Amino acid sequence: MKAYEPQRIESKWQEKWQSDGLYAVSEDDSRPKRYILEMFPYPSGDLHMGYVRNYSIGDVIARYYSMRGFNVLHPIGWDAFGLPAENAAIKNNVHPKDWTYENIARQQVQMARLGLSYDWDRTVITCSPDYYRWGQWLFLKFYEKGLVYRDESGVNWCPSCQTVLANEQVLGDGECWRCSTHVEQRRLAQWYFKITDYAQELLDDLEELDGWPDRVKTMQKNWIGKSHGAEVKFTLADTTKTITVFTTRPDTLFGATFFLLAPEHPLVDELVAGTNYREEVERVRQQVAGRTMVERAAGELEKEGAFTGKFAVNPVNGEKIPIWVSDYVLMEYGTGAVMAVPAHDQRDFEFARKYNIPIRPVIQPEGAPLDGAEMTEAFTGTGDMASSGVFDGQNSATSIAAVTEWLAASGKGESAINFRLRDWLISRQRYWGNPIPMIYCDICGIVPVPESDLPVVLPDDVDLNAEGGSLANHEEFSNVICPECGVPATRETDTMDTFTCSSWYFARYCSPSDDDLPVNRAAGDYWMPVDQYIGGIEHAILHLLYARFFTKVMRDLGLLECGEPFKNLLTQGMVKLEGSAMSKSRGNIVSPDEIIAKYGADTARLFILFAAPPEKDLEWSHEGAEGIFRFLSRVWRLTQTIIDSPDLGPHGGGQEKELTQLMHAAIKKVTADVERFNFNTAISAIMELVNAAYRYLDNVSESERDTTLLKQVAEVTVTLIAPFAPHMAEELWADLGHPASVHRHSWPEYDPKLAAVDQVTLVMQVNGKVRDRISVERGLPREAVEKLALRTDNVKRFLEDKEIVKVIIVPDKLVNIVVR
RNA sequence: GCGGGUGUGGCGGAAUGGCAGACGCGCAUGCCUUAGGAGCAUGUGUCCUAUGGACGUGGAGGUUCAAGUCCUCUCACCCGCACCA
Repeated sequence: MKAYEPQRIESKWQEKWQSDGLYAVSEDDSRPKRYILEMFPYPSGDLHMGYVRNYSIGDVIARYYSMRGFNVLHPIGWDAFGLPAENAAIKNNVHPKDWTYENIARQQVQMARLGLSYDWDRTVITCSPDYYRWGQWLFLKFYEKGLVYRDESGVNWCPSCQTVLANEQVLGDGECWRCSTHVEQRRLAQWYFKITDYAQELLDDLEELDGWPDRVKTMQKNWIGKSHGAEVKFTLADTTKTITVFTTRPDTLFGATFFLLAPEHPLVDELVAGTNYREEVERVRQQVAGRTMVERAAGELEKEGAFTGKFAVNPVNGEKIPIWVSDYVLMEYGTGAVMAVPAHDQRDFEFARKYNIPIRPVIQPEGAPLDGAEMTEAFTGTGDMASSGVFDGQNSATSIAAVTEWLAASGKGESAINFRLRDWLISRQRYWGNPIPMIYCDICGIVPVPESDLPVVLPDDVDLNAEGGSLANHEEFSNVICPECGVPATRETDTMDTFTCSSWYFARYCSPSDDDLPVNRAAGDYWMPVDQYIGGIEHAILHLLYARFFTKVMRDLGLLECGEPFKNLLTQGMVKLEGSAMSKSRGNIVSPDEIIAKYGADTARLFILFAAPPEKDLEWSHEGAEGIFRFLSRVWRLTQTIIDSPDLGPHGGGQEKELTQLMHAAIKKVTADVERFNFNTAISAIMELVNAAYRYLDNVSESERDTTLLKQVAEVTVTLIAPFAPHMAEELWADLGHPASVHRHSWPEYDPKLAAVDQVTLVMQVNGKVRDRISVERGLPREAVEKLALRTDNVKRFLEDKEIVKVIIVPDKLVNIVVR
């Protein structure tokens, strides 16, 4: 018998697929399309098991839909700009470009070795000028649309990465998403994308993403953070100046006993200038500025505040309330000013207690009324309004709307909405990125690089360690002539956040070498949106939110029809070893190369798909991989045995009938499981079919075998396993006498009649407890079933001296006799 | 604090409200073999007075003829956000 030699057959088929162009696709209106996409890798070294999992999942889906007759686009590329390349380059004294392209070459070889069905003609590499040129072009279009602006404000600065970060890139504990260094605050002039213009749409359209996990949608929803409320205009006492606040609780307006400004609020200096209060306010400001994000995140911070000596006038009752400065008011949210209602807001409550400010309840719960002097915490529940003038007695169910209407009618405020989402800071003070195509001219100001001058090419000959930045020190790059007035000017030397590169690459795959536009309209409209996107949960907010934003802007620019890039999203779990994520520093790495060398790619793929459902974390097991290799060897031997047997034709009988039934049932189960991405159970169904075939060989002597059926079983097994173990399937398919690729063959169909069993096991229960099981013909009528049950010995024993109350019959499944 | 998720044998994991533990790993016994890190067969939740029975899906209640699955409460762990007015 021909031996199973995975390494030999795998490289053979990989070469053949490539030379036959098996996975090259083009637009074809005669077939339905499927765009299957895995998040592209960062070329930071060898592919690790996490990538193998990601790509194995995508490959099964792509190959399955291809066998189902779909026109499948399944591309890959590299997210090639970014800090790791630059850091590695500095460390190893090589150029980031060389380092990047070497890694890409290595990863490409590894991908080929895994037998992934990519259309290699569509490869996109983001650090290539053909690609980043269109990133710059999009930047200019965004700018024309008013979606790009430059602003000086407080930004997150990572001292280790020596660059600013977007809000999304600062983790919950105030650490840099990339290097975990504590992020500092700085004031810098930076470029922003106005993602907040799309906040509402980004929120609303989550509703239509039925194919996304709720978890991811919830995370995005919370990140966008929409709040309904009102803006209320307070006046600065003894002036005509107004200060607007945002509140979600206008119904508590009458309970405002003080007023707060953020320490950075521009009005603060003006209020305390030349007064005795200035010193104390400054002290609080200093103290607050010294706090790190970590301290702020650590939870209960003692609230610090200082009185400004000035008062604000509450528009609803003309009351003068003191204006304080405190760190718990954020300049970035709302208006940076807050009306404080200590009776009904826990933070205000704590502050008021600390600084002895009166607490006045204006919402009274049913039963015991609140007394401000005795309250121990804020009351945030519902009740009737009190001490609130004309609103007294109004129930809180209607009071918010009533007060808001009244504010609007009297010109003292209006209903308002606030988002937590901030604009996207895209400037990075690093070399290895896409240059921002802007020029600073002393005469004309900020001038965009003319489209005809694109791309702004990132120069190769830079000093990576240059003080103040590699590009800023590159005179040829930074010194330019103003395209408008012709005088010497300076180029922007910051580069764009790498997330800009990954925000539209999926569109580029549709027409990867288009010279006129980022994406050819017809190709984009044919392939987009991505039907199935697969990647790690860590991108739930960052990449997936940015990509949605870009897609919407591209749609509004007329570049694409669709407004959502990813119709369905699968977030795969991590690959772990000994309970923790594989990492070099922990030393618990299983290298894909090692596994491929030992068992072949088919085993690596199959194991990773079998060991856990795709969304769950997966524990790597050497024994488990070994077991999968054994299973593949069993498939191999089974098929070769069948191939080697003399042809005896059909041979009907009970065993044949059973094997036929199991074969059709297996097709049914594998199909359903692949459709819903239950690859682990799909594989176990194939195992069951293989086990059944072996059982048949065991039970039936060689001369009695139905070789027609056996060949059919072998072919079905091979086609079912083809998406999972493509090389073995291809080799066995050829051995079974088929000249064309199994991946071009159609997915097997099952006959529902044949998939159903004739004999079913009826479970006999008494009071819900199983007492016996008997095998009967399918479709036995109720009366017969009941009679049968009552006659069964094991059932009878439990009926003695009992009264039968009721008999429940689930056809072909069970009988439950209820007795008393 | 808010939001989301998970909890089933020694392990990974299966179960449209209808036989809990499919499939695989591991382990045990046996067969075959010069040999086995090969192959094959059988067994493998716990307990008991064992051809039978009781118990069993983090815990406590409930609904139901029937609950891993539905409801209420609760515990543990994981993830996201977090002084967002």
